[in-house]
Amino acid sequence: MAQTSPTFSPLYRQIKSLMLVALESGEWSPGQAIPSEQELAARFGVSQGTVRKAIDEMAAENLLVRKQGKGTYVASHNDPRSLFRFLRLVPEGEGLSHPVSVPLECWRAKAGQEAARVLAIEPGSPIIIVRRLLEFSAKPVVVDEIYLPGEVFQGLTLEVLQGWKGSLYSLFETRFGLRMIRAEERIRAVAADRRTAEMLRVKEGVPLLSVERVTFTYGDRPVEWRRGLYSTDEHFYLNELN
Amino acid sequence: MAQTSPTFSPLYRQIKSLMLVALESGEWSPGQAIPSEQELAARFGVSQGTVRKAIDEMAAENLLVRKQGKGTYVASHNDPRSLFRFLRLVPEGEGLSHPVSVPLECWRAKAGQEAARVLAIEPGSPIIIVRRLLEFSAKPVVVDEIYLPGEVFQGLTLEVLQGWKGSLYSLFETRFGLRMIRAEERIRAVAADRRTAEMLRVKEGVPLLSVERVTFTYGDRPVEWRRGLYSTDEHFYLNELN
DNA sequence: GAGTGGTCTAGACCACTTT
DNA sequence: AAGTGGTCTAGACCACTCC
Repeated sequence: MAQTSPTFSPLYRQIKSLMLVALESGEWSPGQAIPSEQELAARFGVSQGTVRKAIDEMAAENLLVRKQGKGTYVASHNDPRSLFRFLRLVPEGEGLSHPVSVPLECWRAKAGQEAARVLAIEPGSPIIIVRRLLEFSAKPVVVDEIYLPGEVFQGLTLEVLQGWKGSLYSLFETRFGLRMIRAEERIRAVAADRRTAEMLRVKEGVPLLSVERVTFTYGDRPVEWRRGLYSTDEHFYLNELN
Repeated sequence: MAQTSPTFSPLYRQIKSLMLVALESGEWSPGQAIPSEQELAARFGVSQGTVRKAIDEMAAENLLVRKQGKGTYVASHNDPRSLFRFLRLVPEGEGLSHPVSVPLECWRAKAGQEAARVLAIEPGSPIIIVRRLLEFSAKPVVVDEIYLPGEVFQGLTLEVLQGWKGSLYSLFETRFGLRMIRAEERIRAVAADRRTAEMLRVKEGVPLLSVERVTFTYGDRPVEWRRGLYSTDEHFYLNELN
């Protein structure tokens, strides 16, 4: 008897929830330092160790970044270290050239059945579609088609995209206040169609990686759906299994 | 002044090292429980909290598995939960059929330049090559060619492979005492050659995923090199980015 | 009830950064 | 010197499993 309460949640997880609220609400914003562990302990009325455990988990999820002697910071896609967190494409040689995004098109449309399902919005809702190229050392390697909910990305135009120096996610974060937390990728092999082949400067029918990605922000809310076609003659997709 | 010692290593990491030795030496073997935190604390002369932190890290690395109320166990590939830890292939539908390994060939050879480099052995050393099929619901989906250092896998034959019900890694662990810890996969898109096409029952030239994997055991020692060709018409490679 | 891992606290001290 | 995160300890109590 004396059954366990099925809703038991340790204190540090409740603290974590409160801290997540502070993140989602924008009280703490990307790149900024959050209050010190001592301050948080006082604010929440718990010991420092309990705050610490909450931060530990959030750091493990790449939401926060600890810096000894300085403080704890909200992770940001502006940080160059997080550039390759979502892009797993690596050049064959040892060269570590970093990719350049070349926006090609950006237009409005209405969500079809599939886009609506993936983005968890109503069919027919406004969406924005972006087509762009990713180049490594001036060589086109990826063609991306990106579907975004229009609701969230109001004011996104080709000019905005072209004017931005940096990664897409860093633009989304800075300009639209949307932080990408995690993503799922579904990878298949497909043959290059004519138009894609031209853009990637390969022959039609050449095998390409098809990488379909759904990206989530706080609360596991999907906010991006993209499909990339990767040319893998001079690059490969690197995955670490732990 | 009073510079920091550049070799500073916290106590819990030293404990972790000692525990890694116990794992590598086979003192604690896969599937078995390790001593309780109290016992370990006494054995190493530290507090329980310090042992705990060491175990925390090892659990995060999938070396140990905690079970509240029971104890802490050495992770094992015999555990069904770790089956999909390295195999990221998922059927298109929601069906969660589990794959069946069909060994086709197994022969001895001498390591060429590339195999030697990848496996960190001398060129010309004995290696074992295995070819096998992976089937989902009786449908062939993957052809694998697997290179193993002969030194370690003495006694591995086609009969042994065929007689084993379970995953390859579970065989390696049980029969050869080799636990696979982590792996790196390099993924490309390629066209099916004639023989592969026949085995996968697809047309020659169809795009396939080429998944090249190097697998490591304790101490980051490479002990397997394999190349898989994946048919992605009814399955896809799923990757979670965090 | 006994044993295990899991949580929480309070305090001391160390390592690192900044002023 | 002051402030931050990082380590280590000792003890109390909780949740879970097994006998």
